[in-house]
Amino acid sequence: MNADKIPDIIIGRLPIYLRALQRMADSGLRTISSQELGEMVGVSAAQIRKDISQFGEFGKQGTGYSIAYLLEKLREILKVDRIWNVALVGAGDMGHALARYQGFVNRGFKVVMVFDNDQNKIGQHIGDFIIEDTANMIERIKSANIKIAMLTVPAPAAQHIADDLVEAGVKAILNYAPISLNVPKSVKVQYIDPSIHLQRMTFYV
Amino acid sequence: MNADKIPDIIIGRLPIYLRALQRMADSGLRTISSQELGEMVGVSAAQIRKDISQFGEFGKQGTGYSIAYLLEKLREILKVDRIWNVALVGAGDMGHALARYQGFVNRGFKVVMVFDNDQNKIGQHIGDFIIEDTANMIERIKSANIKIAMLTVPAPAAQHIADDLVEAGVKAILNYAPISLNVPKSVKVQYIDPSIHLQRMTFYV
DNA sequence: TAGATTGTTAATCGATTAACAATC
DNA sequence: TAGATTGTTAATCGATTAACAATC
Repeated sequence: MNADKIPDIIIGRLPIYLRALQRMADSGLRTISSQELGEMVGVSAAQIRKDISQFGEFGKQGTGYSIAYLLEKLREILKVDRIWNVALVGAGDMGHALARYQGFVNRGFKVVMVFDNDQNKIGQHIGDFIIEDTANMIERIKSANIKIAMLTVPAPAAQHIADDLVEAGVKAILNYAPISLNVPKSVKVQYIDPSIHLQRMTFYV
Repeated sequence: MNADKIPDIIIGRLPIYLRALQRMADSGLRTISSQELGEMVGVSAAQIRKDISQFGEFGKQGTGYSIAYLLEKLREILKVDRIWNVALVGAGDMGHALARYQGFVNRGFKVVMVFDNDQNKIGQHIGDFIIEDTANMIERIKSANIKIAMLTVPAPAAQHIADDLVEAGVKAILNYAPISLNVPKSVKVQYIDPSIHLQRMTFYV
C-alpha cells in the first residue's frame, strides 16, 4: 500500500467503517459481510469491498470479514493503533466540552494540554488540566512532540494560532473556528462548524 | 433552478462560500473575483464559477461578483435568509456548549428548546432555556413546527431519539452522537464526531 | 458439494479543469 | 478602447457500480 495513491475520499470513509465495527465487536459479533456493513453505514457493498481491498485481502469468500481482524487492520492503516497526544487551544464552552469529552481515548486520542490567552482563565482547572498561557504554546508543543491540535478560539484569532501551531510542528488541526485556515500543504485541517453543517441541510428542508 | 438536479457536493460548498463572503462584507469589501474567493476557501476559480452558475448569473465580466448581492443570493438558495428554530436534545457538556453558542443567530439558526431525560437536569437552566423532559419532546416539537434538531445524547440512545424526531416532523438532524443513524430518505443527517475527524488526518501524519 | 461472498475488472457515471467567446 | 473576468463548453480526470470468476 502506498499512501500517496490512496484517494482521500477513501481514507475519509475508513473511520466510519471503524466506528461501526467497534460497535459490532462490543455487541459480540464475530464476522460481517460487505453487504451488512454497507447497510449499517449507508454505503454500497461494492464500495466497501473496493475501499478495503486498497490495503490488502482481509476478507474470506463465503464468510465475509472477521470483525476483530478488520478492526485491527483499519486501526493500523489509520494509525490509531496507538494513542495520540492532542493539544487544545481555546478554553471557552467548546474547549471545556472537548477537554472533558470521554469519547477520545478508545478512538486513539488524548487531550494532554489546554491553552488560552485570557489571564483570568490561565491557571484554572479544566477537566484534569490546568489552563496554560498561549504565550508558551509553541515551546510546550514542540518539547512534548505533539502533532495534533484542536482549535476552539474565536474566528479572528484562529489564523494566527494556526500559524503558531504549524511552527510548533503540528501536522493535523481540528478547527472549530468558523473560518477557512491557510496552512502549508503538509498540514491537514478538518473543519467543524455547526452552522455550516446546518446550512448544508436547509436547502433540502 | 431545480433542487433535484443540483449535486449535493455543490450544495455542500455553498455554506463555505457564504461564510467567507460574510467575513469579507464585515471587513468592508464590495466585490470579489472567483479567483480571489477560490484562494480564500481553497477551491479553484473555475469551480467557484461553475458552482454559482448553477443558480443564475450573479457576476459581472471584468469586475467579478458584488459581495452583498452574492451573499443575498446564497442565503436565498440555502434558505438561510430567515431564522430557523432548532431543538437541542441532550444537555451534557456538548449540549451546554451548543445552547450557549453565539455563532448560530447570524447564520440562520436559533436554539429554542432543550431536552434531556435525566430527572436531575429537567427544570434546570441552560443558557436562556429550561431543560425539558424528552417524554414531551415529540409533542413540543410538533406544536412548535420545528424542522431542525441537534442530537448530543450518548450513542446508545441516539437512534431511538432520532426515530422520535422523525415522528415529530424534523427534517434535518445534526448528530453529535458517534453512531450512524437510520432515517427515511426525506430526512437529512449531518455528522459531527471529533474522533472521526481526527482519524481522517492521522493517516497522513 | 452447494451456497455465499470476496476481490477485481470493465463499464458507467459524475465531477473537475482548461480554455475561450462574450461582455462588462 | 484595453483589460479583466464571467459563464459555459468540451475534455479530462476520478469515483462508483455491476458483474463474475475465484474460492472459502
